[in-house]
Amino acid sequence: MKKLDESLIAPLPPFRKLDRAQIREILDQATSRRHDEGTEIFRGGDEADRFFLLLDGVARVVRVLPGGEQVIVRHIPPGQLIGIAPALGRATYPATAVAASEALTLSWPTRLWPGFMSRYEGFATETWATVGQRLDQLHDDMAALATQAVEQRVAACVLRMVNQTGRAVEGGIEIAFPVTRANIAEMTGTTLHTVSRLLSAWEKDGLVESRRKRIVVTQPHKLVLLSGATA
Amino acid sequence: MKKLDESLIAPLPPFRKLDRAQIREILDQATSRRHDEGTEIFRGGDEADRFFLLLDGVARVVRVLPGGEQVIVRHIPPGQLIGIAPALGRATYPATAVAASEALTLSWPTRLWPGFMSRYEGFATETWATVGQRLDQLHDDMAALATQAVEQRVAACVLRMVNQTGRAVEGGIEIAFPVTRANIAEMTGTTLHTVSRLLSAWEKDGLVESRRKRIVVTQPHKLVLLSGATA
DNA sequence: CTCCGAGTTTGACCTGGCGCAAGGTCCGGC
DNA sequence: GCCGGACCTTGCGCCAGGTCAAACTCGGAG
Repeated sequence: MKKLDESLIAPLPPFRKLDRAQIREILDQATSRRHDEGTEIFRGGDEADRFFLLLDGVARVVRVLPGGEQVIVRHIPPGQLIGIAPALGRATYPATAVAASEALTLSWPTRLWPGFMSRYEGFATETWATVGQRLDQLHDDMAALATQAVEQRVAACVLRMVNQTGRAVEGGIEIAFPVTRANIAEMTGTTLHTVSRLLSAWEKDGLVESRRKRIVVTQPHKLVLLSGATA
Repeated sequence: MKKLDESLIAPLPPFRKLDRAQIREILDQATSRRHDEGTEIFRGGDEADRFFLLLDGVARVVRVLPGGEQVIVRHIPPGQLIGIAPALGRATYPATAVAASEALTLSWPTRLWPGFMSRYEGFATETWATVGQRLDQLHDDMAALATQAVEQRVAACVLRMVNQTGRAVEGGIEIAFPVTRANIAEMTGTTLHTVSRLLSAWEKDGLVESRRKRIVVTQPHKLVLLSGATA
């Protein structure tokens, strides 16, 4: 493994307050790994023996229900920790993480976690802030699932992906990783058929453009209206 | 305020590992308060200046959506901490907590939180474990909302309340706090009409008995089957 | 005891969006 | 360049469950 550059992680929230020596120390204990699109980073139910930092790419967190149905719980943008099950007192990963695009991770053995929490200033705080945000978003998602119509949920879902990972592209903003209709269906609790129909309708109205696995939002503002945000 | 009894909180998870002196210290800083059924313990959006321990009763955590719709996020059984927003790095409560039955709380000013985390062994760990469980349950709820039919969701919801707070009563197990059809609807993302129809049907089949605001489950096993748990 | 409002029940109707089915299109591999 | 699989689109029928409307019942206040 070649030497990792400190600048990779120094500016990220969990490590923001650390000095060079500490960063170096952390990096020296890390294992880096590349994940091809679609491969598992870790699998729900497995022993949670490592925790990860997503350096590049997007991770998709998936729950597989007893019935075999899949639900996409969330997407993780680069720079965040994932697989922090040990922090929450559990021995196994509660969900599976899949690389939604080619991804790069650092990871450390779980036994180092307590040390990170206590040794590194700001690490704990930032981590809990992240968990808090996730809780918050989960609540929003639940509320949306419970009360909003399918079209609003899909619109909100697309907008969220754009906000988290969108990049400017000629004619609009593109979601920076491959997304299929089926994926959106698994996020919004609907079927790929319905998602396809909605996207077609939106495309006809000039709100989005989409080729296979790619979505470009051309009229974000109009989508926001559709998503049911209160004026 | 009369002197609080140490035995009230000594056995609870967050304080389990503390000695009498520490318990005493914690109690001396606490404010105790009674909440009538239906009154707010704290309100979402307010400055999170205190955190609470629910000593007795059940708290209902509610999100009010911009549209005015309500969603009941979860119920908190006695013995748990609530309003721990400060721990997650937020300045305001993200949701409202209402006493679902007459309730008794202890509370402390937010500024004491960091001290609790660092001074008291096991407090941090137990807290994170609790947060982990809530995350986990939220994921399950989302998955259920996204994939299960209404009847299964309502069955699962009733069962969960029974498991968390049920008490034996002649002829079955009763949910230990008042629940209306509308409440169940707000938990399961449906309407009070549909919930009413379901409960009527179940009552006809002898699975439950319900009078106004009270539900007694007489055949838990059959309800479990309805809830779609995999055999 | 009576009144009143919150909670519940039930019926009739209507529709969003799911299931099914059949094709179309793009892309990567050989 | 061709083939095959993965992904996307679209039409049609149907029904779970939402909406609207109306009446009933319980239990507490006075």
